[in-house]
Amino acid sequence: MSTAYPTPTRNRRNRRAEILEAAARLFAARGFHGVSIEDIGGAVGVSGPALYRHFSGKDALLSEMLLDVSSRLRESAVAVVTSASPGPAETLDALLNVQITFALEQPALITVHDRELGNVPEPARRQIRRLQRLYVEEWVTVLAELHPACPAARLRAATHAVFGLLNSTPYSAGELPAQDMRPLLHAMARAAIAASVKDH
Amino acid sequence: MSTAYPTPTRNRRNRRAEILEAAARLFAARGFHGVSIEDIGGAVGVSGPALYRHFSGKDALLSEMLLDVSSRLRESAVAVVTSASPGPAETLDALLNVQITFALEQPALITVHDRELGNVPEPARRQIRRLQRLYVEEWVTVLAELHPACPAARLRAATHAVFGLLNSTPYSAGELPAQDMRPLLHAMARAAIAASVKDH
DNA sequence: CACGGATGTTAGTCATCATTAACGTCAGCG
DNA sequence: CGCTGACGTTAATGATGACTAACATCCGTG
Repeated sequence: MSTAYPTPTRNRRNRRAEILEAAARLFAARGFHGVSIEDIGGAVGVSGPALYRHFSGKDALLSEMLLDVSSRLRESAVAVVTSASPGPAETLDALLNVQITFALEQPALITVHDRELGNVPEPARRQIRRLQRLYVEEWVTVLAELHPACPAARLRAATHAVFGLLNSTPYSAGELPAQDMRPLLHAMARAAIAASVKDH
Repeated sequence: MSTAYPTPTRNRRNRRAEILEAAARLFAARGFHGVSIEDIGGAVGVSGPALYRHFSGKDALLSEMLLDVSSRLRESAVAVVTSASPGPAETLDALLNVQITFALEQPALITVHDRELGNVPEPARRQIRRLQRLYVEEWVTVLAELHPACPAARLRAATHAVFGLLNSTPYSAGELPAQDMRPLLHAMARAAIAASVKDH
């Protein structure tokens, strides 16, 4: 058995992730500019400028955070869409589950993701926008398969509205246990989508 | 006919409102702490500390903004609910119209309203929370009338989700003309609500 | 066991920013 | 006409905050 260190290299490798998590929580609560480097450091038990050992700056921290979220969402969606499934309706259900799981399990990340894009500096911003767009397009493609007569603009608007519905979770946290929340959100989103393509 | 001033007392009285509007736009785009007093002043053509002639400080500006929004929403809801109407279903439609109109016509205010409460200092914050709670309760009351068997917690969660759906408008701005957006949002919200109380 | 790299620490440094001070302008009114 | 109050303006002032510098620690490794 290995040495009984307080927490050997484990802690070291986790430090970056730990910082990202704490920062996400803080950014979600107070906004990017409302949180100081000191606050973030303090939240993980180190103090202030220690962050610069892990990130090149506050901006880079935010960029990496959003880039990571949007990639993960995008990848999950691609995985769902490319995996064999009975039909588009089931694919849509799977997409819904991806987004719902994310929203319920990472409320802070989701919140930051759709609020702070404006504070990401330019090289990364374009990339994040691209990933977000691709994610939306996965949804629109599936919806178009289900409702070929519906104009794409309408499907896009409906998709955004559904994201709004699902991402509202952070606000109603505590209202309802997560295990009731999940099917509730699923049902509401499903119905909203069905209504959005009525008469098309 | 009155004197042809550049804009006499008119401008004076509008200055406050003008500042509030500009600030709302800026806060929505960059977040409370991402906007400086100078920015706000600049946006209305005066520069910097001129704001202190109209507001006691940046915090007070935000407080008044959110207080105003939440009162207006609350008042509109009360007006809708107390006015004679054929039945709860029509009342719900009217509530939906209130929220949709607000979201489509004042996207910046709506955005700030559900993001920046955390930056409001304590005396006002409680008041705003109270108004928001009362607003939600108007919805829950109407929904409970429509679906007496559904637990209030579920109705509350559904209400928040619907707000999320309707308030997503600012993000999908431009996707669809407002005149298409309105019925789309209405239909989606209606359907989502119906689904939320299924089996209750 | 000395060395180097990874990680932290504390004490600057330099901007930015909210807020205040001191000082015009000007309209209306006695 | 000269006062007063509403509104603005441009310099402080004082904090706060991002980022850098200079200086430990400590682990793994040659």
